[in-house]
Amino acid sequence: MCCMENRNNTPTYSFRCLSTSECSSCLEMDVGFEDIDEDETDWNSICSDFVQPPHVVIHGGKYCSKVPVPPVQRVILHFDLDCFYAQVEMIRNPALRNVPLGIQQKYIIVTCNYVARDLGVTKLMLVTDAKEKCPQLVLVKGEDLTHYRETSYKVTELLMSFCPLVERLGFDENFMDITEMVERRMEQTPESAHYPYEGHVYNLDNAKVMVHPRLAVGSHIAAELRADIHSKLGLTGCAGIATSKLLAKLVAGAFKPNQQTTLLPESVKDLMGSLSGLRKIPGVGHQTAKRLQALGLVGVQDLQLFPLADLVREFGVSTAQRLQNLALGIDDTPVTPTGAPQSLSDEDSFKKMSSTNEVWQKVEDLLSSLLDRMHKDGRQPLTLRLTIRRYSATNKWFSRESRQCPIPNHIGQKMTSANSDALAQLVTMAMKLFHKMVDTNTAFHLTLLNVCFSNLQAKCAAVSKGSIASFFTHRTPEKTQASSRCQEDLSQSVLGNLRGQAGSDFEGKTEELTGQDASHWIPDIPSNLKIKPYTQSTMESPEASQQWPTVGECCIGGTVDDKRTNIPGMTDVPPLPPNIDPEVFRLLPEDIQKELLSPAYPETAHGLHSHSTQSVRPTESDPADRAHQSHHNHSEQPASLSQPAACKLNDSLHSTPIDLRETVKGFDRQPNAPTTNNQQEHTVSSLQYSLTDLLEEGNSSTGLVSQRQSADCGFPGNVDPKVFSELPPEVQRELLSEWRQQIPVLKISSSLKKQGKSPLAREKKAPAKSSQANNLLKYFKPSSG
DNA sequence: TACTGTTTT
DNA sequence: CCCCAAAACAGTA
Repeated sequence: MCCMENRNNTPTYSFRCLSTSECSSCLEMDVGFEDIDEDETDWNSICSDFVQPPHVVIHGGKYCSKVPVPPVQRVILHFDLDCFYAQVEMIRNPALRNVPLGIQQKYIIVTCNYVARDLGVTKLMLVTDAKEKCPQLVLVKGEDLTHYRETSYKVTELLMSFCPLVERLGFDENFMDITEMVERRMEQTPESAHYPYEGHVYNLDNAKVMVHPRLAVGSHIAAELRADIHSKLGLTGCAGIATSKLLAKLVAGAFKPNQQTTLLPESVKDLMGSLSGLRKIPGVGHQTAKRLQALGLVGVQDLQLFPLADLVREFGVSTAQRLQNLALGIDDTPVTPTGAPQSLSDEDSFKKMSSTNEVWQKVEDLLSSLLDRMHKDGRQPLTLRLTIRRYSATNKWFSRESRQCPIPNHIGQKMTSANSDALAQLVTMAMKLFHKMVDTNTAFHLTLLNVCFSNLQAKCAAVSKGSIASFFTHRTPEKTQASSRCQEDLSQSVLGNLRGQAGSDFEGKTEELTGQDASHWIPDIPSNLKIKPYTQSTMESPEASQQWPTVGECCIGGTVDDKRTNIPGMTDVPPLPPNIDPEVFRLLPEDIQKELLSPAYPETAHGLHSHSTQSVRPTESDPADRAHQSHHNHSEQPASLSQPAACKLNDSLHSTPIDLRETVKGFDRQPNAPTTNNQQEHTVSSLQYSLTDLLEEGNSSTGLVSQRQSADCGFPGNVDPKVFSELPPEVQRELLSEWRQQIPVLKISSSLKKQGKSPLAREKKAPAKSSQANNLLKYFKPSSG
């Protein structure tokens, strides 16, 4: 059923078939394409797996790989802010806009504005060189990342207010899966399907003007988002619209600055071919490029056509396949919501540090500032890590070394509470780590110190005694007094702490009013809204939640027939996370109960949110494309899984995360969209699954995540969009911020699922479990000694 | 499993 | 290769 006999007996080209596992016989098969007219060929007659034209042909000497162009199944955006640090500085000081501006860190220009670029300044240029090239260059020190970090998160937040599927890549880039946004818009405004593309279309000349309504709509959404970022934050940037992260990122840079480009599937080959070298492929860094070069590979095409077996010899199966897929423009990795940072670190580099005293001082400085940030974050780090970089005459091998240790609970407690001697104790710990690495009896020469808090845990109830209530009442005073430190609060808001972020600090201070309004509103609203899991169905049509109750809500509600609705009274029967014994829960004081259910506890939210990702859209606006969304459902699966799965979760309130994960997987497999058995499905399947997946474990459900995740854009299902829209903008934002808080957990669950392919991956879940258990322990033993 | 190092952006 | 922060891996004992 896969590759058919070769009808043309002119085996001149090599045909690389990325197909399903049954297709092992034709992984490298010679097919004569010589006399075939690219445009006229009926590919069906050659290989039934490669049905729908158009196809992309990758030529390389006498070899030619023919890869089918899949229909658009996801719409992915990539946002890349223009010379980010420079923009931030220009906003802070508009006078800088008209001069060549460079942002300096140590002796390096890390970035510069476009005025400077026109004068020959480039990124990562030595200050001396830059000054020489451009004497008028104005320099601003950029070693303090506070403003950049804050602004960066504002952008992410803004994007997230449209759709939670936002993944950060560094400070100035964001991916976004807007598939559902596109779907919704096309349903609500069918005429949008006929809109032309907004902004540039990559290689429009060569493209056989295929119309891809989803991408076109995506390009409009991208334009709106960029406009919003500009009007609300004053920032400009580029956007790429494509069907994967890889392609979106690559195409985003086609027109700079402050423009956007859409990539049509037909042009993937052109885009990949346009890359000047392997280094240009995201994911191929310096080291990888060097190893590839050692194999004689320098151009993208080299990698595309390199025998996989040889590549495997160098990189191992999984990396080899991934690299080659990247070169081919294939990338099925999902947009994984980033959420709050998993670690906070601070570092400083210097020419030379060789005395213990200096080290002690520097460590204290770093820890002090870190402690500050940690305090605003609100979570509590469980481990401390110290990293050094030693100078080496034989240079080059700059590699860093690090030691880490657990942070005793009693110290950790002090950290979040007001100041104390936590700093001193942490410095002591850090110095202990230091001595594990450096023998201070001998001369040493360090060039960098880094301190890092990781293993961040949500604070336990004891700290915010008033819990939710005080949480909200506290924020008003903080906010009003915050005009000076408002900016520093951003990381906080990223955590969903609902603080000091709403309006941009750049412009107006119209916040006082709205801020006060918000303080009145918020205490009432969230208790109704926050508790319940959300699905996107309600957002699209309120009735839908009745019509299509998701498996997730049944489970969380505790009762299967709990048709969660918008009934306000339902708050009285809040859904319990699966790891909490309802009996015990009932015995808790009410405020503790509330707290447990609040998004302030990611662990708790986990249960809520991970289910929401399972929400499913029953409608199929475009059967052709939809088929691909469901193609993964082919994996082994009980006929009617939904009910057993729901029961399983319900029954196992003490279930381990593994149980949860498995159950969730089951949800994923629920056949929401009819499983069509056509060949197109196989085609896409061949692209979605890497060869590795197929060989290593034919039936893995890898890939489900990416599809399902994208199925969850929108508001909590219990939120009436109308009501929501009538709330003050600030409140809207805060609520969104709050909902978003559940995302980090979503990330965990998704990454776990993603790793489901590797047996080792399961282990990774264990920590989640234990930490979860720990957290809960705190609730039951508030003192926690 | 926890820790350490590597690679990338 | 230098800058900083953060994540994701890979390897290891």
